[in-house]
Amino acid sequence: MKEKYHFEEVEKKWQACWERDDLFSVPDFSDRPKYYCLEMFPYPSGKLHMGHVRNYSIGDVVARFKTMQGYHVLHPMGWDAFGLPAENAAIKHGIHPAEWTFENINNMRDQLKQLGISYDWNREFATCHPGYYTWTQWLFLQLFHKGLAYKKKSAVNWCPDCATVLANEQVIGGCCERCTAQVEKRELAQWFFKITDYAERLLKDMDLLEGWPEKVKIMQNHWIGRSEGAEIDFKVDGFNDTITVYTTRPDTVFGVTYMVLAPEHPLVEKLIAGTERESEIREFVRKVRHLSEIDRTSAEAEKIGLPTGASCINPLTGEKVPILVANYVLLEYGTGCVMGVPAHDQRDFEFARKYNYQVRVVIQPPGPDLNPDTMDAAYEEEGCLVNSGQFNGIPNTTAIKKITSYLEQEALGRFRVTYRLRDWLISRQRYWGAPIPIVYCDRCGVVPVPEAELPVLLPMEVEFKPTGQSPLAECPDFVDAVCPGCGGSAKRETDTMDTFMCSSWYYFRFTSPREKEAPWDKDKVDYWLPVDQYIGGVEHAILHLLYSRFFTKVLYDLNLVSNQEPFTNLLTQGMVLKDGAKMSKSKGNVVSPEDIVARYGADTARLFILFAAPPERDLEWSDQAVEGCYRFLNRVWRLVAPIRGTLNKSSRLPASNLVGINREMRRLTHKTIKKVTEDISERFNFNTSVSAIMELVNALYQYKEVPETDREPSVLREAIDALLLLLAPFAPHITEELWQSTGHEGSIHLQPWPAYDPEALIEDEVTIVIQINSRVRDRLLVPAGLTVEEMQERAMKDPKVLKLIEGKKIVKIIPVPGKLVNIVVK
RNA sequence: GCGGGCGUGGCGGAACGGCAGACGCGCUGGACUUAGGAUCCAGUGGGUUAACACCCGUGAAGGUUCAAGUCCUUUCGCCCGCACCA
Repeated sequence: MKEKYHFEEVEKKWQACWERDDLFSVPDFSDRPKYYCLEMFPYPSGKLHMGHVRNYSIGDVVARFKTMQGYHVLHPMGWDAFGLPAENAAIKHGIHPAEWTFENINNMRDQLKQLGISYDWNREFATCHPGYYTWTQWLFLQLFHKGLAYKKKSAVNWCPDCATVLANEQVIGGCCERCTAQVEKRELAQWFFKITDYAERLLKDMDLLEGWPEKVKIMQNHWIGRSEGAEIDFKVDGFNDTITVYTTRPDTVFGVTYMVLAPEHPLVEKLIAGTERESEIREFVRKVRHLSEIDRTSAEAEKIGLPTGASCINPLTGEKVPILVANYVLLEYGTGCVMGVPAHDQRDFEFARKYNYQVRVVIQPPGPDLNPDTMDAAYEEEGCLVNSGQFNGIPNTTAIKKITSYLEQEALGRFRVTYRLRDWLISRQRYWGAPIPIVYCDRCGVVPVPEAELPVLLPMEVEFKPTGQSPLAECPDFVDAVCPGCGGSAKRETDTMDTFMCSSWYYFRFTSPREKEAPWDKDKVDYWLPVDQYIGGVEHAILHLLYSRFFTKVLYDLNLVSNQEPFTNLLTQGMVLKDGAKMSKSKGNVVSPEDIVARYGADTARLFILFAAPPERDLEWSDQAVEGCYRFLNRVWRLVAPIRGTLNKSSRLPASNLVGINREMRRLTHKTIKKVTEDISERFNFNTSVSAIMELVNALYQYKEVPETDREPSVLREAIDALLLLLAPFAPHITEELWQSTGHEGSIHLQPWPAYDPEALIEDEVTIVIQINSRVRDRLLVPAGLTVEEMQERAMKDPKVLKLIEGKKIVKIIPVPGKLVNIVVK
């Protein structure tokens, strides 16, 4: 071993050694308690970025810590390997998506190994491998057979740049989640998963997710968007039709002065056919439908409404109300129409003032009466009903239920719960994804591919052109199929599945990655799941995490898994920033993990990232602080290396035999063990763990200066051992090297986590603070364990205190055991 | 507009309601050196002071408390998510 810290040698040596010994491979079962630690697997874009390094460093500390604590830890890694970038690379550079993907995987695997992350690489898989996507397709079939996968023609989100459709969850502020192009609406027949069937359970079971950040739960809650209200039927005057409107305010139904349909509402065409407004409205509808989602739904967009000329009958008043068509009404939400109550809804109020519709007050606040002619805003607060027939005088909160019950009784309406969540669109008009295992037969219709015929393999010889159709459609060998039903000729579905489908079940597959007969071995899944700790970026708060929860519930219902939620604890790590902004090529503020590892080594890179901020918070990159971590590791090396041969074999020595500096040193060792253990296990505060370890090192430098005759060798030995063990999850290479060079057998990463001795923590003397009127006036070194009376007594004898309180009246004395005495005087 | 988070030295960040600023970076001084951008030691929130000391300090303003960065109310700024949801 060298006297100088050469991280390149040390890291290479141990990485090779761990790999040779298969140190991190995990048996399927064990008697020890299990712990499944998982970081979100990456898309193989080519290189790791700092966000990855942060994610995987955090996960590695958790995995190594839990292993040392005696858990049987599953810590796997794989590749979310289907996706658009591979296909775009094919179009741009003429390289096959498969080749591009596997090259990237090889690169990134090397990088992960260079970081020394303790993955069980035997469990690695890529979702684009037939061995995996066979089961993605199999799972699609299970959903299909359960009636949870269906094909429907509807207006869907279309990204012109990616030339494919997107799920609602992938549209961010009207733009494509991947390429930020403005999303358009297109009328297409697409496959959906009925996630809405699970809306209530997805919502309710969030109560089970105690280990999730509140923020993520709130976001999912909002995304699901449950609302309670009523459906009310309005007969259309002169037609045989009924408009069913959804409202959360049935208490205001007597105040309806108009009714608005979405432009796409099926009734619109019928109502205007043959009327003088026909062409005008048709033109309006056409225009609105061609607007992008962002123009259509932005709150700033002007609200435009046109009367259809038709009217409907308010079921409670018998009154005729005009029916309009307006751009702000969405077909997808509720029933695709809105009742206009200008007096009690701000949006309706503004709309009515603009178009001169009547404002009718039906809820009166306490105090002066509202005057519909002079009101300048809607009254949306509570009050009592007026102008509402038999319901007059009832508080509106009670009226909501009463009126709905009445409507239900008269068969004019009913209670109804509505969700904002829509079904999950999974079709993608792209090549590089798992083919949807469906064929279309002229005789038999939509036919699922039999399980025995899986996988439906992706053909390798394909033309890549961004046409808006799946490249598979241009591939006759793929398209032409035999119908499994009648044996006649049929056509294959050429769309592939959303890659979020691949990532919705991968955490099950890690338990039995090579299983050939099923997606997983149920015993193994039941043993390992749920994931005890899941770690990843908050950007997946809705997409991936909601889909995964949905999948887990479906699989639970199919009796394929035994857990209802996939992830018990979730840690959402913050972003890595440079100069206050997210690292990005366009800003030119990217720091490459490769460069950092080459310059300082993996241990330094990991240590910095864990030390610079707590994991949930954003982390500001600092080259100088990285340097500081590098210096610290050098400091550890220089502390341990020179004395490695002189360390006493035994670290056993009872605390009671120790006095003075030796006793102090041992106390700090055990205090540090306690602090680091608690900071990691109770709150994942790795930054304060590291700082505690730094303090221990600083103290050891002092201790080393003590003349050898005054030092107790076993205290030094124990402190050095503890230091290395505590630091091992953070900086696995240097600690392994120093561990073995200080005479230990076996890997440090298989050692038990150190325990602190409560006896060693006991202090003989403590400093107590003396306050007068809450201001610190003196500090006293007193024997530990004084009673409050004794503390008080000492405080009152303190000459400084006596001087300061002289001539004043003591109002009160507040002693805090072992800490302070506050004397309140006047 | 709604929801969430964050405001603490020059910087990243610590502080069960009980000594604000641990630890690290940076800076200053010293030691060792031919040299130091290596290493070691010491200092480092602001102000008054020759010094002992004292005063002021956690975005701002109030409040609760013997005691508030921490709890409550109001307010300002920044970041993130959702946004015509009927």
